[in-house]
Amino acid sequence: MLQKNKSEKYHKILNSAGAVFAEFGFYKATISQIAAKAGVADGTLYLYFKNKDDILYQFLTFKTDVVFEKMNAAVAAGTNAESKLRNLIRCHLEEFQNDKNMAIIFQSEVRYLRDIESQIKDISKMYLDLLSDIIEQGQIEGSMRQDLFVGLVKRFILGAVEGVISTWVSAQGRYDLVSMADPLVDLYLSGVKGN
Amino acid sequence: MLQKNKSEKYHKILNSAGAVFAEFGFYKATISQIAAKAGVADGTLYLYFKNKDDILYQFLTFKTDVVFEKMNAAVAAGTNAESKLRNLIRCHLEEFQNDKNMAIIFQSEVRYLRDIESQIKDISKMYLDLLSDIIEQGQIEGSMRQDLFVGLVKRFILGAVEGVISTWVSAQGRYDLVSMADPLVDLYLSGVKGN
DNA sequence: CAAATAAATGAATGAATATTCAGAAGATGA
DNA sequence: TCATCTTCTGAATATTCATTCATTTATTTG
Repeated sequence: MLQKNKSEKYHKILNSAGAVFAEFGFYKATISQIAAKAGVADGTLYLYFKNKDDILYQFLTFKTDVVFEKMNAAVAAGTNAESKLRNLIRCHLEEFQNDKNMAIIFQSEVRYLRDIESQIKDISKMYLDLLSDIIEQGQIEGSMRQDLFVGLVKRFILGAVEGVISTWVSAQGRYDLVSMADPLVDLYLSGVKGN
Repeated sequence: MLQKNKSEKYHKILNSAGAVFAEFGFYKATISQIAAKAGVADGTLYLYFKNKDDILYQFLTFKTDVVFEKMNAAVAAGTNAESKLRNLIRCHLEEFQNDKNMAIIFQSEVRYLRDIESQIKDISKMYLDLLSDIIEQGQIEGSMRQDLFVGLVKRFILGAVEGVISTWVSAQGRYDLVSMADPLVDLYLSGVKGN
């Protein structure tokens, strides 16, 4: 029987799945690997999850919820557009640095999941909406240019963070990701042009 | 017998594979689908390719070579750092707009490239090297800030282009991607800050 | 401490599909 | 026209796993 309350075992399995998906990728990961890592029998997974797809789906949903709550709080804590942006980027890098499996899965599997992608609360969508608000506020404040095409700017910002995270993942997380936050925001704000 | 010369049939199969991989993703795509689209029998694919992995590998290698040659030419045609950057970004967007299957595959099969085909000529690596050169030249010229951390800036630039392409792919390529080139370069150079 | 209920097990099942290969079809050339 | 070589075919094979379910183990309850 499918459990509704999120027991300890449920989270144990989710966590193990995260590790296995991150290491092998969704398609190469097997139920047996996940079960073994969680210390349960293969069949047990089906007491907690509908099927293999559902494990990934729930992993993503769970992580998305947690991360998003933090991001929202980080943005809310900022006073002006610039500090909101700075807080958002730092929070983003912190969360991904602290959960490398999640970082890998978001970075390399999510794009792939066209079928799942549509059902899932799209982290990109929510993130982009946060960015829109910040940019619009910046334009009202006068701290950001009036002639910005918001639809482009928000993709520009998210793309760049993802690129930085992606590099960090490729480098096996050997350096401090969060220290990239301020230089990155600086690039968003001022660009690369000399004066 | 595995053919060495790249016959017409070889390219027919590669092309069909591109379409099928783009539509279904590598793992869900089947040999039968590719063979059907190419108008040959399943077994025929194995006369031209070692296995399914090899089809993807060769698709990527082939596309990488073609695109990269054009990118190099585009950069070489620029006179200063800014025009080189502008040419590179425009070329990038043009090539991806003109080959949507390639765009989708490059964008969503990244995971597979990184793990399994690490021997592949990595388009990212080559691209990042191009960017490094441009930025360093800009610093010498004085058209780009001296205090830039090149390792970050190049990821920043590539990430942002990829993000913009990714959005375009999600939107089923309904708008003109190339028209994003100049506004994008403008963001790289000047950032979003108001004056 | 039974009896009843719930949770967990893991071997067996079945479906999917990548790959092979014996033979058919086509091309070449004398 | 026959012989030889090349190319192609697609049904048969083999493997890999996700999923199921009859059985066992653990927990609750009266």
